[in-house]
Order: sequence, then structure tokens, then C-alpha cells
Amino acid sequence: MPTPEKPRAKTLEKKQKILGIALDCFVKHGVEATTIEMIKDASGMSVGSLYHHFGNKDKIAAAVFIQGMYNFGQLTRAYLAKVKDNHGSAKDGIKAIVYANVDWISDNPDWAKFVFHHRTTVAKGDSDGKLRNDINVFFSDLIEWFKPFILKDEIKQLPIDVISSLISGPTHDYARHWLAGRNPVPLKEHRETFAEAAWLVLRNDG
Amino acid sequence: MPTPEKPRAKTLEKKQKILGIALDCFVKHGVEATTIEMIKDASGMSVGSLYHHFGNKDKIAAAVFIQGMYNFGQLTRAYLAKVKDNHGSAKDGIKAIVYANVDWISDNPDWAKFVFHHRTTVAKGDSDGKLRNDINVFFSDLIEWFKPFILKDEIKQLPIDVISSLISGPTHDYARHWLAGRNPVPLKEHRETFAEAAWLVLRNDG
DNA sequence: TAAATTCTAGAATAATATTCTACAATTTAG
DNA sequence: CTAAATTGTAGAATATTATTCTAGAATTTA
Repeated sequence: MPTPEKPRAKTLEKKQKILGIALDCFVKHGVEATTIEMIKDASGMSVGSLYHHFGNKDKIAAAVFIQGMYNFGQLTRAYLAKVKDNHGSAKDGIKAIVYANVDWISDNPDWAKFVFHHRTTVAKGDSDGKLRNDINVFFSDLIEWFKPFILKDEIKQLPIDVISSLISGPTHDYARHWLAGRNPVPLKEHRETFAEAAWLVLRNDG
Repeated sequence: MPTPEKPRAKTLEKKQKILGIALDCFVKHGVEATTIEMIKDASGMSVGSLYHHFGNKDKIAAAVFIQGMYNFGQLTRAYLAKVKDNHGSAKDGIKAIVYANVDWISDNPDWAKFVFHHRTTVAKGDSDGKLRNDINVFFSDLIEWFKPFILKDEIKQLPIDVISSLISGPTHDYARHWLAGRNPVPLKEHRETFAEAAWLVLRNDG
């Protein structure tokens, strides 16, 4: 087994900085078109160091992706935790999820662009399934929250993955177009619309 | 200006065949990881010919993308035309759009995978805006169809791009996960669910 | 049927990713 | 505190892959 290396003091923050720079390059030119040399020049790092830290270009991209997903996950958990603390309703929870999506995407457009366009790319390199697992854990947290409301018939009896798509689908679709410059009106301006729409499709009775 | 070349007899079908083979490679390995040599070997074509016909790798990808979008557009138009012919309601039209999406994605999963993941990539190379324009034309056809129903207040007064995301968002989101193997239940099984959901959010009054 | 055009082939070149080797900096063990 | 041991840096060397180029074959046009 590969010895688990112990990083030096400032290594982690240095790596984080590189991820930010790599993100800039990736978003500006796309992963394929950004060369290691670009990242090297922009970060003032040597090629050797980059490879020492990340292994190869795909793994840099993977690290960027994971960083982004992690931050997004944190925000969503925080929003849901607040609902939980206030003993919020099913409606509050569903709207909170939409809010978390809209807010994170709006506040981190570059990360969002990257995350939207590179899940597949990154999944390929996830040989140990670590990423997959993290996402599953995140997902089961969400399910935990939903279950009681579904059981109480406040939310429609639908498969969880369908529920998930009904909640996030419209927001993500609009976000993609907005981030790409095809939709001029900022996502944030439709926050309430998408939140209410999600509740409208998922609530039981009308 | 670049002389508009006149292709030879079997050139077009040869190019189409290559696009299919390229799609296979792209879907199996991703655009970045498929080499020109792979496409060369799989198609029995020479490197020179590939470059003669397509210019470079990005343009092969662009051609694949455009082919896919074109086919999808055709299907959607056909579905909507049928509704028009039968003097269908707003509900019929909105459900038809969802059906077109679900059916095309289900019947052409590889094309769908590619189209979903490479719009951005391709948009970068669309210097003359031809692709952009085609999509705009397609979009305005849709808008034309919607307008009367919005005016008659059968459909909610919302910006067209929001309407578009509310109709297609959930289907596309689910499709992405299904195509990536994360959602095991085929998209088609939720066709009616997503179609009804779209109508539920968009209809006026409840 | 000859000239013009389009297409094919594969070698030559260029751009880029990755590996490797030597050394520098930091940490750890005693 | 000091000497291994470990981790990080640098840049040259190598390997892979994209792209260009040249010559000629096939087809079309006039």
C-alpha cells in the first residue's frame, strides 16, 4: 500500500491556492485547453511540484471538483440544519434546498460552472469510489430529512431520485444557461419562483 | 474568403459514419482522452482525411454535437406539430415537449450523454455563431407556440427561459443521473410523472 | 479527355503531458 | 541540537498526441 504521506505545514494552503488558480484556467479555457504550463506560470510553481502534489492534470481537475462539491454540500447542510432547528415544515425544507442551490451557484459562479460541466470527467478517475461515497453520504442525509414528511403524506410518494430532480432540476437548468451567458437575468432573481415551483409539484393535495 | 467546397458523392455519408464512430469514442473515453488515432483506427480512415474533413478534434466534437442537437430538434418539432394538427391544449403541448425530451434521450442515450456534457465545449468553437443561431431559431419556434396560451392566461406569466427550465429541468436532471448510471430506474418509466409535473407548475390556477 | 478539384495517405513537425534525477527544505527521532 | 528520513521543488529528458505538410489518387467539371 502507498505510504500515507504527511504533508508539511504550508502545503495544504498552497494546494488550495493552486486549486483556485486551476479553476480560473479551467473555467476560462476548459480543462482540455489549459496546459500544465499555464497552471505552472499562473501559480509560480514548477511542473515537478504540480505533479508531486496532484499526480496529473485529471487529478487536479478532480481536486477542484471535490473542493467545489464539498463547499456546496456544507452550505446545503447549513440551510437544512437551520430549518431543523426551527422545526420547519416540509415546505420550509424544500424551499431551503432550492435556496441553497441558488445562493451557492450565484455566489460561486466559477465553481458552479466547473462542477456542472465536469462531474463525468471526474467520476472516471474516482477509482476508489471515494467521491461516489461522499456524495452518497450527503444524499442519505437529505433522505433522512425527507422521510418523515413522505410518511406523513405531506410530500408526494415518489422515488427519492425523482424528488431530487423535481427540486433541483429547474434551478440547475436555468443556472447552466445563465452561467453560460445564454440567460441574461441572474438566477437569483428567480429564487422564489423556483422555490415555490418545487413545493408546488411536491406537496400532496392542491 | 474560403471557397465553399463542393463535396463528392459519398463524402457526406462517410462523414456521418465517422461522426457515429467518434461519438462512440467520445462517450467511452471522453473527448480529451480519445485520440485522433483511435478515431482513425476505428474508422479505417487516415489522419490526413480526418483533418481534411473536419479540421481538428474540437471540430469533430462540434460536428457530433450539432448532429445530435439537430436530431433532437427534429423530434421535438414533430411532436409539437402533431399537437398543433390536433388543435391540442396548452397541457398537450407542454406534455409533448417533455415526451420529446424523454423519448429522444431514452432512444439515443449516447447522443444524449454527449450533448449534455459538451454544449460548452462546442460553444467555444462556434466563432461564426451558426450554432447559436440555429438554437435561437428553434427556441423562437417554441415561443411562437407558447405565446397564445400565455396571453390567454392558461399558462403562468413567466419569462420564457424560466418556463423552459421548469419544463425540461427535472427531466434533464434525472436523465443526467440515469445516463451516468447513478439512477438505476430508466428515465422512460418517469415520463408521465415529469410530464404531469411540468403541467402542474405551469398551468394557471390550481 | 484534360484540367480542376476533392480526397487519401502517411511521414514530418509541433505542442503538451508525464517522468525522472538531483537537490533543497522541513520534519522527526534520538 | 543534530543527523537521518521525509517531503517538496526545479527543470531537463522523454513520451504521447495533435496538427501540418507534401505527394499523389480519385472524382468531378468543362
